[in-house]
Amino acid sequence: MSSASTPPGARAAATTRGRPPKLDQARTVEVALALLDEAGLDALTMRRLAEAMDVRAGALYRYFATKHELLTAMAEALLADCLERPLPSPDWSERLAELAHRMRAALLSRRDGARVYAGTHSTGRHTLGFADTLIGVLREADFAPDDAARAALTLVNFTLGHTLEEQAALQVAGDGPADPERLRDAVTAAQYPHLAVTLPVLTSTDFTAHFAFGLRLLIDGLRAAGPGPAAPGTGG
Amino acid sequence: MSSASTPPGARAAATTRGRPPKLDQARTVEVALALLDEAGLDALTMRRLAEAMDVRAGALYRYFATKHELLTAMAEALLADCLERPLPSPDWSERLAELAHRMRAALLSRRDGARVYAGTHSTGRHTLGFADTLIGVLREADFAPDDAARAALTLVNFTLGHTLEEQAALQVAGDGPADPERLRDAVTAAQYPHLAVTLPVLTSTDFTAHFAFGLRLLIDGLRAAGPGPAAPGTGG
DNA sequence: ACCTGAACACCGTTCAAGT
DNA sequence: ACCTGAACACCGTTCAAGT
Repeated sequence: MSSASTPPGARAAATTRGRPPKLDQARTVEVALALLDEAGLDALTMRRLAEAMDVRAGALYRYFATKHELLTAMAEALLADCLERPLPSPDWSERLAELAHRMRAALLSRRDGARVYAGTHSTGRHTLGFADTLIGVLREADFAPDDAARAALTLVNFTLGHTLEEQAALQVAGDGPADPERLRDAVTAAQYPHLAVTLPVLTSTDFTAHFAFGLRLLIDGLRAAGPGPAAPGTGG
Repeated sequence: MSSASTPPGARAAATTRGRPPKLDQARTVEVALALLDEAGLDALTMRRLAEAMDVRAGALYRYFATKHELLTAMAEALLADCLERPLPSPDWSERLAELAHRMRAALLSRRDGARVYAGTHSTGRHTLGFADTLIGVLREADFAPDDAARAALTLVNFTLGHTLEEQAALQVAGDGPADPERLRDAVTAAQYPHLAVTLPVLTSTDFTAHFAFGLRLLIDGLRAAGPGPAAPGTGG
């Protein structure tokens, strides 16, 4: 049940004396994720979270030493469902794609999920289990350990970068002109011939297609490299 | 000289009467980037920046409507040098790799540069010029417009995701145990066979090699797809 | 036109004191 | 053991008033 690193006040009372605590780590993370969904990361403050849990802000610090530690536990919780179902296909490239899609879905499942994840470095079981599975798929496909690890990092970094942009584009819309509109204006104002031609794709909101394209590129590149001994350096 | 969108107070005084302003957009961005390098993004506050410019915080709001607008101008400035030198090779894959390396170098050039860039969406000339050039390289290699645009997005998102992680790993080191150490402990404590085997690569600080690997994957994937009409959907 | 002074409505975090 | 109350040292942003 425990999240990221060893929780400071998580050891249960030796004897269950006194009234039960109003707070605990798991419930705090749950409420924090709900508040994240409602209000967004910028509005997720320790005070607002405390209010949502009917407690004063200071009380949260018995369970999380810093706000960053809470965010790390939230990031860890985001990946909770990634390995629930078994991977459907025996083909390594389909397994890889499936894992990447699940990670994207996990980050998308909450507002600003990608930003939360990008800002933290959990070493919890969901995060490490996901990475282990990813590398395992590649190793079982006979990729050399170094290549498997680097390919996994690439996949995760691409997924993170993509989802960060996807979620950033998804919202806004409240105040100023939305992103695509500003891009359209800027492109027509100055001379960007290639942006002008590709504007429909660049402003498309079919992020699933964008993601699938990039993912295919990576997997095709991996297929081209092919399983076997470690790839040579950048030399030749 | 102007950055991102139309600057509010940027129109020069009709007649140069009165003492010259202590502030202007360009110099503010310069000082902000210097402060970023010294103190990091979390310590880059409007008050601290104002202090560095010998002015009260409120004065900054004549040049930037919000802190986010200042950060956008900073992100735009980060990419300033990406297109200064001409691309050395006529080969499209080498041109692409060169551009990606330049973007990474630009983000790395300042502390938390990737975080600044990830948090904003500039439509300034450096950002758009870079994207236009990227897509141009692919179009000139006879990739279909849609593929060229999507490949460019993939390249940028991977570079952003990678550099975000690289810069996050680079620092810390001040307070708690560094990232690699926590990872090592977590991996040995629980059962992550594939992480255990690849720990040396995963904790390696040769981020240039990691980046080159991912970049090669993308470019090889692009070569496999090959120039020509737009690639088919995810169908088969 | 450009900046100051001062305020408004917040933050994350700490810690004695209560129960 | 767990939480409150109250404070500390800050934030971004606004705006009348000065020059």
